[in-house]
Amino acid sequence: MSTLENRILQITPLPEDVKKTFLGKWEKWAMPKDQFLVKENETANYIYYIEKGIARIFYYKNGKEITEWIAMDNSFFLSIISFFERTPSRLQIHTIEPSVVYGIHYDNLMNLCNEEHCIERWLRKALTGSLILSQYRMDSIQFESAQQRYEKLLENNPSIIQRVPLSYIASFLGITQETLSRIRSNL
Amino acid sequence: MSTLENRILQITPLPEDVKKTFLGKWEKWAMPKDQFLVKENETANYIYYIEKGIARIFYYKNGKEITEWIAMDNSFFLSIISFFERTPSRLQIHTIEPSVVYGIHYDNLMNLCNEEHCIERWLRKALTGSLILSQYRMDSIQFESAQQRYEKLLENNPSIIQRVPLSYIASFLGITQETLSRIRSNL
DNA sequence: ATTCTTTTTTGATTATTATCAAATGGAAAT
DNA sequence: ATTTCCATTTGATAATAATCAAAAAAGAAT
Repeated sequence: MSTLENRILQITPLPEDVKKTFLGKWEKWAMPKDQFLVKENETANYIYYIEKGIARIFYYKNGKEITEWIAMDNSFFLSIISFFERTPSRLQIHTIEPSVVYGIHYDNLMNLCNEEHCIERWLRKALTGSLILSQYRMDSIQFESAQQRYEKLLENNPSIIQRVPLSYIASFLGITQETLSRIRSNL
Repeated sequence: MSTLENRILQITPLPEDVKKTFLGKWEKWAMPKDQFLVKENETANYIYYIEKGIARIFYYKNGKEITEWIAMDNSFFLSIISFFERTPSRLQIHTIEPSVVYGIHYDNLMNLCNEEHCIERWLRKALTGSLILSQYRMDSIQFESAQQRYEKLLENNPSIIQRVPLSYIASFLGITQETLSRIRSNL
């Protein structure tokens, strides 16, 4: 069983035939480093799954680049607002390592959602999970110090420091790279 | 057409018969001020809709009360994690004005989701909307100053200062009440 | 190996907000 | 009207992290 299939079924089980149809809609790409999956002002057409490698989601805020998310290790990611609202994406997504990425197109997903109740349910459950994650992250940003957030990140994802530049990690944590550097030297 | 019906159909249209069944599952309560809808450590069983009045969602973090959300003006609210994961709620919800509140029970909603594809779709779309809101709020907390956040709140919801105590608003904005008081005097 | 470029660290200063403490103001109760 | 209670404001100080500038370290290219 592929890791994608595994992760999909973790969200909710699907009957054999629907599972096959659903899996068949996921396209697979091997991508070099620094390739863009979503560019600014283009409508995001895919929900992605990263099997190997790292993708970074970022955007510009007052002329500065903000890393919104770092996707690695068999996880889903997308430009949420653009994908669901069908509007030009403020977020950009690019690989920062050679990566193996799967994606399902908006039209295919929506068609399946209409045809198969259980795919609609799958998407509903996936969104519920995202929303819960989002709640936890909000709490963390609002009430934990930069140091606490860094320590938690290391706990949950130790390999990230070896594989992702400091500046991206700092931005993802919502601090400057200077502050992150100081946190590291104090530890 | 009731305001609840209106808000429900704004999320996605529903066929007449399903709409009737769905609306029939929403219970209606007239509540005095300071009544609890969700208590700490109890599993949250309802998604709520507030037609009139104000409900406040809060929790304890390091012994301090944090206001997570203030619901007013025909909006939905719930203790997301507890409701969907069926776990004891860290969040508490209480009215801070006499209020008219509707609620749909978890079991009823899930049964309808299973029976009616379009209710599953409705919930999926509602969750998508929440997730998008959550993204905007995260950005605001992370990158806007306390003053900017307060000004935005006033713009979007001018009546909130008259109706909600300063301490709740401050906490909702992620600042202390002293800071909010100073922001107000500087304006 | 040496140069060039990028990333990370260190230093000094400033801005923002929290914390602790006390004073003021306003509403309700007697 | 006076007391009591709670909410809000003001003041002084401390903590956290940002900003600006420069140095050091690490990688890549020749």
